[in-house]
Formats: sequence, C-alpha cells, structure tokens
Amino acid sequence: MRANAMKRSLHYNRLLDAPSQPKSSSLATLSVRDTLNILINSAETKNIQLGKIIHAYIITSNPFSSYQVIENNALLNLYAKCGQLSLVQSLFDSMHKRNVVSWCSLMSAYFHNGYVSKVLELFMEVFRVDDVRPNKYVLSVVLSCCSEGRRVVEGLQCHGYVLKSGLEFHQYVKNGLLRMYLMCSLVGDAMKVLDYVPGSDAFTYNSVLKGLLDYGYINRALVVLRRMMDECLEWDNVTYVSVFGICAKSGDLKLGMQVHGRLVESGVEIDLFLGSAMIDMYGKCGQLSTAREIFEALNDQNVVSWTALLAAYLQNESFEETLELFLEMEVRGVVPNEYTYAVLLNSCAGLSALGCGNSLHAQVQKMGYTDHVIVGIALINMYSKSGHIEAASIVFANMIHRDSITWNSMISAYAHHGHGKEALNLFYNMLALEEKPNSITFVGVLSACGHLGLVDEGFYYLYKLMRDKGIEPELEHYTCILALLCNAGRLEEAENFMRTTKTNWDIVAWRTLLNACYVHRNYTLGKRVAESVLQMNPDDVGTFVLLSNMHAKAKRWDGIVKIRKLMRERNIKKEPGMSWTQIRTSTHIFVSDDNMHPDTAEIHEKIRDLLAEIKPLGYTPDISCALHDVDEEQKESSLRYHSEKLAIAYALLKTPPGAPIHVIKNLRMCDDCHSAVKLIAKVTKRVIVVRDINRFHSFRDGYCSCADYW
DNA sequence: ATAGGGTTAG
Repeated sequence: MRANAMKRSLHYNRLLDAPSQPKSSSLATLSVRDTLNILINSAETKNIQLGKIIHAYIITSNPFSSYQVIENNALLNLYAKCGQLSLVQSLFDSMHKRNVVSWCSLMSAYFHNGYVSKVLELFMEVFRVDDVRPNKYVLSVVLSCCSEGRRVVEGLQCHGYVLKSGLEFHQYVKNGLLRMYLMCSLVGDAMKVLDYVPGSDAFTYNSVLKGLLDYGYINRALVVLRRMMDECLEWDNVTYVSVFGICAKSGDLKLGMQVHGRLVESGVEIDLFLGSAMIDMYGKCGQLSTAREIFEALNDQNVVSWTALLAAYLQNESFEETLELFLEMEVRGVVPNEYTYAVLLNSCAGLSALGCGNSLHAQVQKMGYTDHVIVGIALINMYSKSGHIEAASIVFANMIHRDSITWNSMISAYAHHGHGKEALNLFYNMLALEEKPNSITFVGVLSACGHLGLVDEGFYYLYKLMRDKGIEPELEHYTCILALLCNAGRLEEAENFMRTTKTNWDIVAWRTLLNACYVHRNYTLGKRVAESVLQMNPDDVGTFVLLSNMHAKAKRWDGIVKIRKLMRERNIKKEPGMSWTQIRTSTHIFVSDDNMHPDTAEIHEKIRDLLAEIKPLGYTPDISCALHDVDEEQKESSLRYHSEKLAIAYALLKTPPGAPIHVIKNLRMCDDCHSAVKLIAKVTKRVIVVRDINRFHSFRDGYCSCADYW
C-alpha cells in the first residue's frame, strides 16, 4: 500500500518536473481516479504545493462534474493534514455541493487543531442541512471532541443520538463513547458501555485500562486486563504502556518484569512512548540501573524519555545525579519542558539547594513555564524546602491556575515552617472558593493547629469536619493529633490517645511522644515510651540519642554510660553532626568538632566573638548538650564547635550584612545551639533559617518560628 | 473522500 503510494508520488513528481512536458497539458489529461490518488498521496506526504496545483486544476476543470465534491473532499483533507485551517474553511465555503464527508472533513480539521467548541457548533448546524445526516465517522470526531473538552452534556446528547440512529454497534463509535465517559469522570457509565455493547477490540481495552489507571483503580484494571487476555486480543504497544503504568503505580516490580518478558517475546517494538513508560516503571519500583539501561537502549531519546529518566533519579533520592544528568541532556540539545523543570526543582528541594533553585526559576520564567500548575507546585516546594517560605508564598500568590494540590502544597509549607495562622487562613480561603480538601490537606491543617496549640479545634477538625468532607482519618492524621497534645504538654492525654485510638501506630508516632517527653522533661513516661520504641526497632539510633540527652538533662551520667554500653553492644553509631550552607555557587560542609574547613581559625574566632556578644543578653552554655565522654572543662568548649554554629559563623563572615542565612543540618538541632542562634540572629540583625531533621527553624530578632518546640 | 487508544510532574 505504502509502496504503491511512493511509486505514485515518484511518477507525478517526475511528471510535473519534466521540462519537455508542459504542466498544464499533462494535468489536463488526469482522470478523476488520478486526481484523487495525487491528493491522497500529497496528504500523506504533506505536499501542499502539489495540492494547490491540483486545486487550481479542479477549479478550471468541469465544475459541474458530480465527482468534483469527492475531489474537493480529498483536497479538504489535504489542507487539514497540512494544518491549513483557513484554507480548509474557505474551500468548504466555496464548494457548490457538499456531502456528509465534506462536513466530516471540516469537523475533523477543527478537532485536530483544538477547536472543540467549533466542532460542536458545526455538529448542530449539520442537522439543519437537508440530505446530510451524521454518520459513524462524524460521531467519532464529535465524541473525541467531547472527550478532549470534557463536554459531558454534549457527550450524553451524542449517546442519545447514537442509540436513536443505531450507530452504537460501530467499533469506533463504541470506543468513542467509552472514552467520552472516562474522560468526563463517569467511570461507571464507561464500564456499562464495555459490558453491554458487544464487540471490543484492542482500542476498547486500551482506553479502559488507561482510564482505570488514571483514576487509580488498579485492581479493576487488572481484572479488565485478565478479560482482554481471555478474549485472546493481542497486546500492542499502547496496551504495554498502560500495563507498565499499572505496575508503576502499584510498585509491583515482579509483575513489571513479567510484562517486560512478555514484551520481549511478543516482538512489539519499543517506541518512545513505551520506552518512557518502562523507564518510569523501573524508576518507581526502585530499579534505577534498569531504567538507565532501557533509556540507553532506545533508538532515539526525546524530552519525555529524558524527563522520565530524570524523574527516576529524583524518585530514588539521587538528587545531585538528577541535576548532573540534566546538564548532559542540555549538551545533547534536548529542550526541557514543564515536566522537566518540575523534576529539577524537586531535586533542588531535596537538596535544599536554593541557589540552584533560583537559577532554575529564572530559566522557567525565560521559557514561559511559570503559569503551569506543576511548575508552580514545584517552585513552592523548592522554596519551602530551601527555607524560603516568603518566596514560596509569592509564587503561590502569583499563580493563575490553582488546583487542590497547589493549595495543599502551600498549606503544608506554612505548617512545616510553623506558620500555623497562615496555614489555617489558606485553608479557610480554600473552603470559601469551594476547592475540595483531601486527606493531605488535613495533615497540613492538623499540624498547623499543633503549632498554634489549638487542641479543641484539632479534635473538631478530626472528628467533625473531616467526616463532613467524606475523608476517613488515617494514621498520619492521628499522629498530628498526638503531636498536638504533645506540643501542648498534655502528655498523659497523648499516651491515652494512643491507647484508645484504633490504628496501627508506627515508630514515627512513638518517637513523637518520646520527643515530647524529652522536651517537657517527663522522664518517667519517657523511659516507658523508649522501651516501646525499642521493641519496634531495637536499633533505633534516634531513641538512644534522646534517651542519652534525657539523662544528661537530669545529670544522670551513670545512665548515659549504660546507654553508651548498650549502643556499643548493638553496634549502633550516632551519625556525626553535619551542617551545610551554600555561599554563591559552592556548598560548604561543616562537621562538629572538625577542623577540616580551610578557614577554621577565622570561624572559631568569629564564634568566640558572637558568644561574647550574646552572653550579656542571657546566653549560658547548656552543658547537657555537650559531648558526654570528655571532662567538665572540655564540655563547654566542645559546645562551641557544633556544626551549625560553624556553618552560621562562616556564612556571617562570607555574606553581606542583612543577607538571610540558610543552614541545613542532618540531626535534630540541640538546645544549646537553639538558644544561641536566637540571640545571634538578634545581635547580627539577620534572619537565620536552619532546616534540621524534623522541621524548619526561622530565627529572627531573638525568636524562633518553632516557638521553642521541636 | 471522512473516524479511535499511549510517555514525563505533584
């Protein structure tokens, strides 16, 4: 078929180029069949020049020929294929005679150029034309428009017409109906079409699989897949894309590998769509190297396959590698799109790399991607995780389109930063704008209540508002309530809440209670809770550290010795304290009690000056935070060289007055550093943001955003 | 002469 078209093409090109044969004379002899063949072929090769020549020929040939409508229809199709919408419309307008094919071609042209409403208008108009009735071809196009435009009312009307005219048994029409229901979120109706209209092909099943996958109905998708196999329908590359999507979403590597095996045996070609889906699946199932192999094996790579690979690195927390890989992508001349930037910004968020995030933000603006929802969310996430909550809120305020995930991101960002009031305000705005909150919204809301000490409100949201909104509280919500009680110092109630609430409390919840026991100095309960945690995980480092700190606060040095012995026996090592900060483009890492940094002498001097400056304001070293295995004299000096103090002193030395300072720390910030940094922020008139293992501390003028609870 | 399904983000 294709070979014949090629032959025809060569023949006519030669015909037109031949100098000895005047073009007009050779064209004048064309039969209707020849004309149509040229037009079909030109449409395939998008040869608009040749099409225009034929157009002229048709005009000058017999205008009253009954074949002219067919020739013009073919020409409509050619112009449509070449994206010349205005030529399609003017030719259609000029046609003396039109039939249903003319209308269908016109509608199809508008559909493929995104004019959904225009197609629906034309569909109404066609009913007013005598002797033209919409056929299965027209319904296919119109149903596609209803799908793309989520036009549920028109879609239902189409279904009515389909039933009345008996078109529902046409395969394309059935599939069109099915897809219309899926795209309009009427999954039940789509399944009815599948079940009650006889005859399904691979397209039918592919649409259903994709739809169920999009709505997260993984098990139902697997049932449908089983049915497709029972009907012995061949899987094509589109089927494989959906099936790998199912594996990716459910994280089912075993199934993924089985499907991969089937694919290899089937001989179905791995095109870019399928390749990207496979990279995505292996990435989401934690198989980074296999994802990479699939990528390398692709014949060519485009922005989507690149982004799928970058996303795989991001999802496996290889943030730096993601950013490095992006450089390679740029070298290869692949232009990033909004998805790529979302992945990159989230990698920066993972690293708290504000500098890199800032330059990506500039690129995003230059490329014109700022108004994409996913980019906005990624920017909010990046700024928030880099400690720049103000910048995050500016991005949010400037967004044109916001969906519920956008609202959730901003509410959670405020909550993480201890800005409870802002988080709750946003939540009320969200409700006022009738944006539907979901389970994640309430995690943010409940943790905001925790920061504000709003115990009663927290319980009201948990037991009343969530149920009103049809959301069942889950472990995460209960943990928020637990933290709320802990934060308010109501530890007995917290313990009681854990006992009486039926949920599978995890180690995170127990650690929350344990941390509260430490902060509120309730050591009796603390010991009990620590035992519970260690029952769940005998090697939980955080628990040993907290227990040890508790004993230090109570000056129970013998207790500390016991804990250290236990840790040695179990071969548990406390991670060394590390902090890092970015100065211009380079990241400086500081390790507690370590002189590795070349500017150590200068840094130590700066710390001595700062401590001398804040002493008159009430700073006294908190010996309980010092190393336990050194003598008393050394304890006070060891405090000075905690990694966050080193990093902050260095940043103060290397940044201009008034510039905010951002430090990331791998452990929980200690009490001594916390009270010192509050005062350092005051005397240096700087905003100092420290991201520790649990949350953000924004120090400003002698106060911290965590309100001294962390 | 006119019609259909798919990849990357949160």
